[in-house]
Amino acid sequence: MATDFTERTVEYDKLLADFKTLLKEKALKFTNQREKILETLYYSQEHLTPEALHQLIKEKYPELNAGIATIYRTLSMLEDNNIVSSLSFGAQGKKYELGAKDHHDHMICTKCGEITEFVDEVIETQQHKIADEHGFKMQDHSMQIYGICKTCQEQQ
Amino acid sequence: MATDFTERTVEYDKLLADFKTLLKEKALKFTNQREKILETLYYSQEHLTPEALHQLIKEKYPELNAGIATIYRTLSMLEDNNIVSSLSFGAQGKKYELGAKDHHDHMICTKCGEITEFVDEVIETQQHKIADEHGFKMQDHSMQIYGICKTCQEQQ
DNA sequence: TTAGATAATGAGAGTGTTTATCAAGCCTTA
DNA sequence: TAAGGCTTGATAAACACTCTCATTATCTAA
Ligand SMILES: [Mn+2]
Ligand SMILES: [Mn+2]
Ligand SMILES: [Zn+2]
Ligand SMILES: [Zn+2]
Repeated sequence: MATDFTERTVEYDKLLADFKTLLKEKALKFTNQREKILETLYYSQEHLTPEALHQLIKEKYPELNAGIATIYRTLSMLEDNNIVSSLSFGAQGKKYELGAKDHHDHMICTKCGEITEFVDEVIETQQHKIADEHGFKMQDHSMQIYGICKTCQEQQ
Repeated sequence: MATDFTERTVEYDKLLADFKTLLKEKALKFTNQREKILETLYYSQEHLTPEALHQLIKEKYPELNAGIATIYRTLSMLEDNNIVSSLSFGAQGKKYELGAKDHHDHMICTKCGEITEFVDEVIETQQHKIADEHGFKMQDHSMQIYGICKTCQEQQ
């Protein structure tokens, strides 16, 4: 039976292979910077701001000397190709995450900032219904629930 | 029977009176700038960026010479006191609207930027249910549906 | 393997938005 | 009316990106 680490590696290898294929299809180049950005997004498994992602990469690969502009450029490119998705929370700035996983919405703790992901079929269905009723051609949606997480409630 | 204008005026007078009471309670001062900001938010009945609100006020009350910093400060204060609420769309900044009206969510046309408001009981109920299931104490939520509005579909 | 074409990069300037600072002015209350 | 302290506008500064451009890296075809 495979360990978590092995599974992750296999999954990442597939992600990377697909990424290379995509780049080739679009006549884009496979660079060290692009590889490390994808890898860091994958292994951090978090919702990262471009700035946070830049920090992580500078720490792990200082010799890469990656510039912040490249982080922004690559995140935009990845988003255009549906490899990552971005969230804009109440405060300023966007956070990015690998979109390889299925669509989901977010619950955000206003005390500790913890983000919980969830999917709810009732809501997904209802959203389409609402759009239809308004003659609106739905492309996407975004839903956030704000509140206090279990841990923070217990601490108070 | 009262006209729309009369009704609006009465409603606005109540809003203003409540605002004055709030300021007094918090030992804050009732200034010309604060009055005009509230008034403009009320009568414009739109989702305004701080910049757009500033423009409207400069046009209608040039002698007030209101500074953009005051617009930002006042909007924050109004939001802290639940008099206005803000929406943050993916791309450009935040937009503010009077929160005096009942809670609602938004449908945004990605072509023309038109914002349609809606309320859906199924979704409202389901959100509470989801929060409960995660032991999460829900305080607020925000939901946006992105797509193409009826008008923009017909034009294409 | 090499070399040429060209995509990608980092540095840093530039942009638009929001916040902080501070001296001067305005509100409130006594 | 006078004092005090909250507010204000101007402006600098912080922030979150985006653009420009010279240099570098990658790809590919010979
Ligand atoms: Mn997520
Ligand atoms: Mn609204
Ligand atoms: Zn929490
Ligand atoms: Zn439209």
